[in-house]
Amino acid sequence: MMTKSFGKSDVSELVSSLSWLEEDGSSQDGDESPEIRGHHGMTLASRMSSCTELGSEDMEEEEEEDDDDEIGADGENAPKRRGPKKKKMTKARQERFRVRRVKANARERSRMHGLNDALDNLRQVMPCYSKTQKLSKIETLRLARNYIWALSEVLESGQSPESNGFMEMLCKGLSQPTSNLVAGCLQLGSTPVVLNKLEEKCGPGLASVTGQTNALSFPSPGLPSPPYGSLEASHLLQMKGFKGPAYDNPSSTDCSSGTPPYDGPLTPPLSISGNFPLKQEPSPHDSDRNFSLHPGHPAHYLSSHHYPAAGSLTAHQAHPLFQARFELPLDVAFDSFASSHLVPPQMGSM
DNA sequence: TAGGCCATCTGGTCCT
DNA sequence: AGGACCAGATGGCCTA
Repeated sequence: MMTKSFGKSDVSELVSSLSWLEEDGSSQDGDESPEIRGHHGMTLASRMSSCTELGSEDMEEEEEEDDDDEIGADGENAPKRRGPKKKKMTKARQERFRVRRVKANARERSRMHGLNDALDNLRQVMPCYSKTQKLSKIETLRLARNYIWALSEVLESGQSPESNGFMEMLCKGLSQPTSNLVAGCLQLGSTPVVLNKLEEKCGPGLASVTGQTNALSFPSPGLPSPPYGSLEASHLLQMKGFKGPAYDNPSSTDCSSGTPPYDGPLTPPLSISGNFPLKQEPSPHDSDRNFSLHPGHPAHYLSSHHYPAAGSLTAHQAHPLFQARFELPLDVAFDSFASSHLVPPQMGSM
């Protein structure tokens, strides 16, 4: 069997393609001109826009102008207008515009629904998923980005998905409620024992080997959370007396707004070139679960199988997500990745 | 009540 | 001409 290493540069491309997520919260609004942004206030731009947004009235006006023009053109002393002659806005043409606009609206609506469906699919493969309390769009994207990054780290360095570092990566740049949510989810199903101490002694891999996890007492996901976005994972960990292993970022920005600034550059350790279109495949556990670490999600799988390091997975061991949900991408088949990039497990490593 | 999030409408641009 | 995509504007809903 051929083995290839799972190159860092590949995934860093992938994740860096999401680098806009690092930009500060204002980026979600997509502009930097506050004078035209005011929340619900009417601004110059919007007034101008609202002057022109009444399509049909506008068109009627235009039609009248055209009519005038025509009259003028017919007249003797009227100045001739240069340039291409405007098509006359006849009633029929006007109606065609209206119909086209209505159709365009419908298309746009369904396009956005498709986008939202895709986001929902994405939410379903995130470490925490709830039908009742959905992550916002921006948080979903950020978490997804972190998730890819964190899983890459698991594969590359054998970091335990139950380690503090894993969760820190997941929570990086997320709002506080989302961070709490993720932390809460990762906590579910774990055995809150003194593993923390064990891990301190024996290294981060131990938790996985023994099947135990760190006891992290974060607020339950459903509970009210403190002011939005002021903590990140490292802060949470510090609150509980944890040391952020490798991902502490002392200079992390205070996320005091709704969508916190994405602090610090992420330089993911791995890279996967290619796309991984997801099949819609709702987990059977979705319906009866509130928040949880999916039994089917990669982190859970990785943690229950303890991948010691990159290159020690077999295809048949690969997470179902990798095997079943990833279809053949544009240039890299993940199947072939799974079968050709991974080597048989080392006995005794699981 | 302010602000966050969202859905929808709309006009512009690019492409077929 | 028409469709896809995008970004701005707007208003509704919800929560702190």
